[in-house]
Amino acid sequence: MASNRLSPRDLTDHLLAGISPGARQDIVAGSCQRTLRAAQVLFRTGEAAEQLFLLRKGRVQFSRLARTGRQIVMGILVPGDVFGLGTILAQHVHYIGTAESLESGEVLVWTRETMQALTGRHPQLSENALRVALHYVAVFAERHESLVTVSAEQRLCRALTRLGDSTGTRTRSGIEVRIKNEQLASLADVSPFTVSRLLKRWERHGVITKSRGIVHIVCPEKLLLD
Amino acid sequence: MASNRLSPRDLTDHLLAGISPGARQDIVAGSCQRTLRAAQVLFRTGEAAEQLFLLRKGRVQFSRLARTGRQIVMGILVPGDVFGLGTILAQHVHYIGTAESLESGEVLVWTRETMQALTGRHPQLSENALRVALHYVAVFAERHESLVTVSAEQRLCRALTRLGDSTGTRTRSGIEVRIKNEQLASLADVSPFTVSRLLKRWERHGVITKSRGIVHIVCPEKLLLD
DNA sequence: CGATGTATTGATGTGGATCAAAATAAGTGG
DNA sequence: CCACTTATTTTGATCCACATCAATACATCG
Repeated sequence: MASNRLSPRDLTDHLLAGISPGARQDIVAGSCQRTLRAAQVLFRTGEAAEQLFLLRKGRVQFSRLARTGRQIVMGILVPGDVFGLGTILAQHVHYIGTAESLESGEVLVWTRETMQALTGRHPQLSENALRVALHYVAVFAERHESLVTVSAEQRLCRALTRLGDSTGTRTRSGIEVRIKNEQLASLADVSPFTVSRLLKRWERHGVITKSRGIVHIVCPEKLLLD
Repeated sequence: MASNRLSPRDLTDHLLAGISPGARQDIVAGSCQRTLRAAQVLFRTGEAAEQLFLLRKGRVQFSRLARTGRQIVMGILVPGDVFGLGTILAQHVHYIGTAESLESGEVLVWTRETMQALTGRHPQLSENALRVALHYVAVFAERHESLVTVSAEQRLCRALTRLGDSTGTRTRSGIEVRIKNEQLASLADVSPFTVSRLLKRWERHGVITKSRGIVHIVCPEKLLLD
């Protein structure tokens, strides 16, 4: 919660946590590696969950299309993140969002079939998946709380800070976040117009600098005005 | 999604699904039964998750106190529902909400310790917990989508319908839901004033009738105007 | 019957969405 | 390198759904 991480997370933090090297090898052997091009769709909302993904390189946007046609970005996934958790369940479920790569990258993919076998041999996998799922629940709960209690400005601020934490890259003059206004808007549950105006204001105050598709957080501490 | 259920759900739907009678006995034997009075707090947001609950009778409100002091109701739990899932994890986590009984009832309780042992013997438990957790994720995602795409009226409508489904009781003249405006307001993410006004309007249209703490849904089909 | 929690009702205000239009940047291909 | 297209961002004007506030009414109960 406190400070910007910015250190590449250990890829085995999530799905493979607490699993012995041997078992880990067995599990990874059951996956196949896939290379991602930019803007490639891995799966869509409502499709049967047949593949589990572990992101290794690149970024993936997890979103959902509302019946109004409006796209809701639920999160930007980064290396180490796991998605498509429904795949692990014995009964068939459906993806609750659409996953698409924002840039070129790399994923490990497991099919439902393999996962069934693997969770049989390594029950720890289920538990790890549970941890991840509960984490998502917590994230949603907080986002929801933000939405109903704080102002648009504070929400944008939090969204940007979180992004800086997870997908930001350190530069000499702060943190660079590759994100466009529209995604930011959706993540903060704010209109793109408001995003533009607020970023402009922060820029005038010297907290950030902005160019198309990129936000430089110059002064992370000034951003957090909770 | 389609019709009102109103049938008491099998208590073994969730946590104990797909588990053999023998194993089931072993698991239940590890729990202790606890009777609930009304307005009893089972745990609070932020406390260490040390107990897993399975609700057998009564209703439990799962909520969260925003820093603004405002209470956010995340859901009304009904018999069969499981909560405190973090208890199952090996590493310590914290409850993300506060659980308190709305009326007298009954729960089965497992301690962290017992759960560790039980999930070792019955890995199916982890998977079931995962299913429940993913369900919660889906519920949140939908609620969030509602919040950012549809009107207050539609949100209230959905919230009430959902409640009718889960906690409603069938009467000669429709479905009775024991809920007060303020809870309804929080569940639908709407102000209590708006709730009052909308319910009044629906009452004039003959869709519901209302008395203190109770909403009678007279005409469920008229409610759904998606 | 006070007393306390719950619900109603009307009046007022406003945060931020929406709309329309233009400006800017980034391709793309000749 | 320029003309042309397309995506992104900006800016100002307008608007409205809903919250908020204030006051009152209604239930329920000890």
